[in-house]
Amino acid sequence: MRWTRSLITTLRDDPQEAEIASHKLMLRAGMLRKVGGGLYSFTPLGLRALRKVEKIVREEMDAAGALEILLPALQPIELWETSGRASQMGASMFRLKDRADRTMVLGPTHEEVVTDYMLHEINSYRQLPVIVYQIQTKFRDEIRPRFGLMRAKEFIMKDAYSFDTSLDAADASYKAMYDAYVRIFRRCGLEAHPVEADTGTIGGNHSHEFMVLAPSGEDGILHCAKCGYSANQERAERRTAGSRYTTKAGSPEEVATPGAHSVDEAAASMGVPSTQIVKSLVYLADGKPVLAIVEGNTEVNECKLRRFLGCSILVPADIETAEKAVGAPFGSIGPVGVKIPVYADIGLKGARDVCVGANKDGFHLRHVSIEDDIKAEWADIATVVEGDSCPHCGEPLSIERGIEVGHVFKLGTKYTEKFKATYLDDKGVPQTLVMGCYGIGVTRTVQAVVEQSHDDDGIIWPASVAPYHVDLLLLDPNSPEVVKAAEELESALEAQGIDVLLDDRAERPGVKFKDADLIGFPFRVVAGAKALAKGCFEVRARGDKESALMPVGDTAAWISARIKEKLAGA
RNA sequence: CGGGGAGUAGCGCAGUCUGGUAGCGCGUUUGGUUCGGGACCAAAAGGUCGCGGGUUCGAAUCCCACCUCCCCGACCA
Repeated sequence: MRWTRSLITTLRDDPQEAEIASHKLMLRAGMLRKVGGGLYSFTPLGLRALRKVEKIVREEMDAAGALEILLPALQPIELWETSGRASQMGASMFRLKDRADRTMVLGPTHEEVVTDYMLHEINSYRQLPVIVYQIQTKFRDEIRPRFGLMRAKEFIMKDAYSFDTSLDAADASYKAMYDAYVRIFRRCGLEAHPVEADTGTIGGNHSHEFMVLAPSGEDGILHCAKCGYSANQERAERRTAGSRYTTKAGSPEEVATPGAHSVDEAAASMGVPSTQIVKSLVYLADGKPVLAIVEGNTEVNECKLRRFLGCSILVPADIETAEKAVGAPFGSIGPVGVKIPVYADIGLKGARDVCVGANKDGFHLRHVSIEDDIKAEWADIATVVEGDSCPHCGEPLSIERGIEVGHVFKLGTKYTEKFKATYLDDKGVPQTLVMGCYGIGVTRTVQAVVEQSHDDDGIIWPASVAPYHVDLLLLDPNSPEVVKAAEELESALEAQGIDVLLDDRAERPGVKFKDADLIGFPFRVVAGAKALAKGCFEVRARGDKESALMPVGDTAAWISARIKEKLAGA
């Protein structure tokens, strides 16, 4: 491909809209163009990288025995009513009406459609297990699209679904997908770490996310250097010795704390550390009020609380609802004597001398014992932070930021029960299918590669996802000898399956060098009259400081060997 | 949805306070000189100043409403 025919336009300045490196670089390198908030066009250059990631995903899915299918993005709402997710996905699902006034949905994911498909397709245990996958556009009406492809309203996802006869059998499918994911991300040149994760609105009982470590990542990941425990902050657990206020100091007594509503205000007003204050928060679990209590210096983790309660929607109660549920003014709510269920974080275990809201404006209670004075159920519901103890080995946990590029779920029978998707076992008895689902954000993966692999000059593509492997830079586009030698090299490389971009622009060398670094070709070959007079090209790998002179006749073989090494070794 | 910021040429920005019909750099086109890390000279194309009202002799600029984009947040009491 010739540069002058390729529609590649690079930008010298960072577009004002972009915040993080990968987003800036993809715009500057001319891979993406913005259409609107969370909506992007792929240019020919950008699409080449996207297609390469897709190709790797396809190869590994096929190798793992999954079958490629294609499901409609436009779906009838009825399927979502069957699963019960029509309300649960709520505002994040695009809805529209067709001409007959039927409500349709632009699929944010495809559990419903694929379960409906399998319900009709699978009759016998002899057909199982089966894994299907597709690479397709998903639509989500994100609260706030962000960072280019990282969180977009329309994006490309690989989604796979497994169907098995039993939970044990489903474990094998899960492992096959998990292992395929490890290979996919490695081949994309990504360092992606599997971590234990929350299942969110997808549901199920067990899941791992594949996280690319990057400071711009939207998720916190707790990691134990000693035993290897890794988990998303949404789900991470901790080991705790319980409260440090274990000595009973008397019976609960009211203390006037005028104007003190927050934990810090209450602590200051009563002259105690914030850890001795108990924070009380009212939530609505599927509409039912509950009270969650944690130590004053920790946060309630809504994902963990939701999972503990087994409810599908958990939201903080608004002021009015909270006051009505507890019968106390907002800002003084506490767990003593309330009529709604109370869930106490395990960090409060053994607490016999703590302070809580008195359910009376301007007052707190001190000398409260959780076990003696409150009817509460113990639960692990606090957000784990850096320095907390590993739940397995007790070592301090570290925290890093991560980009979620993949997520694998054990779903069990959550969807197949709702859809009555059954098969006949070897005794002719109907059984419910056991399901798993597995997603990779393909467009997000492309950007994650850039986020993880760049320098001040531009992108550093791994050979496996580079839009072109080689930038063949014509230093003297007007010299017939130089052009001829370059064209011969291009043909020789292309015959080896190497993607070459011939920079035939009438630009000064500096411009071409800068663009080569910005776009980030793994290799750059300079074809110029001076070197050619010595029978050589100049060859340089992206990131190397110096170029090497290489005899014209050896160049194609050397480069294609290097690239094939990288592709095989990745 | 709440808070903050911003919409002026393809990209980055000035001009807005103090109204007088639009400018700079990069990029693009043409010609010339250059030619190893984003050259120089000359000429040129390109903008209903986000949209709609209003005030005014006159609005990018003042007033009112709206739209869009970016950032922070998600009722942690």
